[in-house]
Amino acid sequence: MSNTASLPLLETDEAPPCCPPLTSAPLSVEDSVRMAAMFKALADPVRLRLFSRVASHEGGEACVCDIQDVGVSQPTVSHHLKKLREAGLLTSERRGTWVYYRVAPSVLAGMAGLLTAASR
Amino acid sequence: MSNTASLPLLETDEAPPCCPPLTSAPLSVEDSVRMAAMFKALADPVRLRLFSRVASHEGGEACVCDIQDVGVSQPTVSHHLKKLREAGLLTSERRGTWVYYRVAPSVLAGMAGLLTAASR
DNA sequence: CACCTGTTTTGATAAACGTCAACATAGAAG
DNA sequence: CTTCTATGTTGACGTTTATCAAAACAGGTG
Repeated sequence: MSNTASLPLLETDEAPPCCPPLTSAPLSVEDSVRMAAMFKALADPVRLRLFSRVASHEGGEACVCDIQDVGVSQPTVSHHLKKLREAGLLTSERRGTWVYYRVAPSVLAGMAGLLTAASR
Repeated sequence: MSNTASLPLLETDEAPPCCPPLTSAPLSVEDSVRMAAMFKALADPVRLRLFSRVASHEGGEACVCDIQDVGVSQPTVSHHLKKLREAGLLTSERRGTWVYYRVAPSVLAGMAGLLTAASR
């Protein structure tokens, strides 16, 4: 209910098969909004490092306690992880005391695909 | 002079050979700042559509007059094109009355590479 | 030169964002 | 139940951003 109803944020772990290539045709307004939201999730140094920490961690998953030394406070880390989750780039799972994050694979492939198609 | 001196924005048409892969190892602070700046350039729906218009245009280049109907005022279009230029994603060239924009290929390949490496 | 069209810059404003301190919640352990 | 650790949420604050109107700049044409 805190949503402004104009941003199609991904609520849970869902990762839609995104998106059309970049150079082939002008992007539609709808697709541009979805793609921009994904790029925006990676458009912050702290989030990029958090994502990299998770992605490069053993087994493709990491506990928050393993990656929270990125130079900002713990609430800020939690805030950024939430954003990455909402963008569909990470998924989270609580196991006992700790919460583990892992990379949502399909979305990254989609982003890479449209950028690869763009660099001919 | 309005710069806070903490953001290494690319001033002109220069496009540095960017960046290390994402999953292989935790990203350094320096690299995360550079990469975040590039993602940020694509983190806006209007900029994404402008970029797509240029990239998908015949010959890989487009006049501003060809792509300025994206739903915002013309000064705003110019502002976004400037941001894409500063991020090294587009280059501009004046030919007579019109200014033509084209895609800087190397940077996109780099971004695609680190995302592709991340989606194993 | 004056005038017109295309593009960029400037100044202002409202919204979004990153950050932290404080508080809240979840689960384990005593 | 109480306490401790791990994580998420709330509220506030300063900064950045997207946007427009207006002015400035560039180049062509009369």
